[in-house]
Amino acid sequence: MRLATWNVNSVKARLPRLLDWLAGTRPDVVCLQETKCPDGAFPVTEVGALGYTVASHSDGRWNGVAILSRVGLADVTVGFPGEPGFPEPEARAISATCGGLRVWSVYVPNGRTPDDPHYAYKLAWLAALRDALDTELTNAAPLAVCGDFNVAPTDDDVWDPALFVSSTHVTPPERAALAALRDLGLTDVVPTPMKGPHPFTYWDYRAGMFHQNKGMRIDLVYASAPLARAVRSAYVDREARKGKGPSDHAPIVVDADLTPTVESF
DNA sequence: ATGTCGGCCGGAGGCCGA
Repeated sequence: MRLATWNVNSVKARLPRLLDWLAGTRPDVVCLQETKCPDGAFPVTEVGALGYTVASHSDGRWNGVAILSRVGLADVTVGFPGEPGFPEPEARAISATCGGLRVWSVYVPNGRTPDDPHYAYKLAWLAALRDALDTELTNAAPLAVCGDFNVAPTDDDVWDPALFVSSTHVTPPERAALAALRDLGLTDVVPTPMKGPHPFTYWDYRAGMFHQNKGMRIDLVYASAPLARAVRSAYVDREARKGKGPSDHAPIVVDADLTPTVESF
C-alpha cells in the first residue's frame, strides 16, 4: 500500500502537475487538501483516467479536501460529529475506507495569529477532531489521519525557531493538541527529508524560501498502531515543490506492508 | 522573511487568505 498526502493549493491550478505526479508516483490512496474546487468541478475524469475514484468535500472558494483511491473507496464521511465552524463548519475533513485502510484527509484551520478568533477556532477544531478519532479508533482497522495540520510538532520542524516565538503553528496549546492525538495511540510517521536534516513539507512562496530550505513540517501522517507497525518507509517528495507552478507544499509518500483489500469495483 | 501565489469579481487590478 502506497499512501500519500498533499496540500495542492488549488486542484484546478495544480491539475497538470497533479496528473504527472500521480502517474509517476502511483500511490494507491492520496489525501488532498486546499482543493479550492467547487462541488461538481473536481476533475474526476482526468484522475479517473489514471485509475482513481474520488471523494471530495468542498465549500467553494477556500479550503476543500479530497481522497483519491485506486483500491476502493467506501463509507465516505464528510466532516465529523461535533466539528466546529466559523461560524458554520467548513470543508476541512473527509474520510473513507480504501483497501481495508480507514483514511482521513484533514485541513486544520490556520489560526492566523494567537490573538485572532481563528486561533481559538483552530484549537477547538483540533479538540473536536481528537474526540471524533477517539470514537473511530475503537475499531481495530488500520487508520491514517493525513493532512495539513498547520502545526509544527517540534522546534526542529521550523527553519528558525527564534523567528516563530509566539507565532501560530508552534505555540504550546497547538502542540498539546497534536500530543492529544498521539495519546489516542496515533504515531507520527516522520518522513525522510531527501535533502537536508529536516523533513520540511511547506515553504512560503516568497523570498526564495524553498531555495534556501527555510521551511516547516506542518503536513503530517498520523498512523494507528496496526498501520504504524506496517510502515516500511516514508519520504517528502520535495521534487514536487520544484520548477514552474508548484504548490507551496510537498507531498508525503508512505509505503506500508498492507495488502489492499478491494471492497468495491 | 513579509519578496508570491490562487480565488473572486468582473472584464483590470484590488482584495482576501495563506
